[in-house]
Amino acid sequence: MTQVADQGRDRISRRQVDKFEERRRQLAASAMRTLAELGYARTSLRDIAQNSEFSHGVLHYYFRDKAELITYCVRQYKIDCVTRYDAVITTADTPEGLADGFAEAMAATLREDAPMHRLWYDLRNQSLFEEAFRADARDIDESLERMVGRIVAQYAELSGRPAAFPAATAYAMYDGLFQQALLRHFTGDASAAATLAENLRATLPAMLAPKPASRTKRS
Amino acid sequence: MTQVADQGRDRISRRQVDKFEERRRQLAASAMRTLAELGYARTSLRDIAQNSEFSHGVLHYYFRDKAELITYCVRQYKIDCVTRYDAVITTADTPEGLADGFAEAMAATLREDAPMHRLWYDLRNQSLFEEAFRADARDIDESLERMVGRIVAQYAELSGRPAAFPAATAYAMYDGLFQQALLRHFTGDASAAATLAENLRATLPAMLAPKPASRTKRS
DNA sequence: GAAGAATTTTGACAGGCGTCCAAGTTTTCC
DNA sequence: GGAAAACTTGGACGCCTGTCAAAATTCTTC
Repeated sequence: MTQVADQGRDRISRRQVDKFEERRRQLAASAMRTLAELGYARTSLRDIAQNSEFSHGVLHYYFRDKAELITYCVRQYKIDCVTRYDAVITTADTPEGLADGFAEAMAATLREDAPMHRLWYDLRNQSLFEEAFRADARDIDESLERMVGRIVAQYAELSGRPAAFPAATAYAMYDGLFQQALLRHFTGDASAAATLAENLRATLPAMLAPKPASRTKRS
Repeated sequence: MTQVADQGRDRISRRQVDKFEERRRQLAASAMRTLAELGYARTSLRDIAQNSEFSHGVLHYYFRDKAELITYCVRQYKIDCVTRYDAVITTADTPEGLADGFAEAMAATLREDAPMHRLWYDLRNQSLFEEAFRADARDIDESLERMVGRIVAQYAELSGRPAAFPAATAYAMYDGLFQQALLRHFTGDASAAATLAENLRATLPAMLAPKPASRTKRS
């Protein structure tokens, strides 16, 4: 019997569950490597299996079908992604320090994880055509939005000025900046990451409400 | 003999050439309808032919292969796209009027051409995996960037303040706003277009250099 | 209206796809 | 150590893909 169909049954030892889940993660990791390299449209289950140490049949033992595998991959990606920037926020104690940390963290992940990011955008776009991916993509987008929201809020706090836009707006704009940088990165522009960092530093001040008129009321 | 291979030969009457080009456009239009509906990954040449009034074999009479057909489609898309916003610029004579016109034009095309836009993002993303599409995608991106640049420049002119960021930066941010709105639109958010317009109006002032200190030097 | 060119249809091809399954191999448990 | 469960393999299935070419049709031109 395939274990996929037995997920809800009574007696599975903890070791079994752990091993099952571990193998799912392992296969999902192979899938992500392959997807990041070939893109959604060109990646077959056989490609994925060939990039793992298993044969192609095993994929249907751990995942009901291709959609479930890819959905699982997207969820894994999220877990990695969200926790990546939080260190930056707590460390910085000046607006400029925060801007630098944010800008450098983004530039670094562009340089190091570019194939992964193009996969994310590929899958998010697939969600526009395939209902099945929509909820997960939205979920990841929302957690990225919260992350940007925390950055901007902290930047506002350190600057002593309120944020000018909601988190969703700020996230959309920074996502756009990142995506353009990714496009340039893949066209061979070696300075794409540096330009991205520069853009982030330059635009953060514009995320805050304009400075009050120079004649201050009090204090 | 296929005419595709004969493009460069000596004696083709103008009518022949026109008819040949016209049929290419016609087939490309069918292809775009189909691609906008199914997405790149799920669209086959037979799907495209079925959405036209021809059989699937004819596609290879007018296009060398699938890549050439899709490249042709992308180029057609560009022609439609770029000339769409220029009316807005010349009409407006106040910053607010320009912002309104820009915001409403973007919101309108989101409402009316949403499937086309998701196709554009799909193909631009494919260009991250398939070298063949990269140049065309970059080309379109650049002309969109120039369009946004003209909008911001005119907005700056009408406001009497200089633009704060290069056109590429502004375009990236507005592209991000549009893409997020598109995502929301397809998740069934009926207010996506209105929110987009609101965001555009709210963020345009942030594209200009901060107001000078209240004590002006002269004039 | 017939000859010839241009266009379109139709069917075939080789190969890849997701999925499934029967047969093996390994692990677990008493 | 042997029975049962879990896991893995590799092949088979039906379907779909892009491409191609020969036949059928339509259009041009004299």
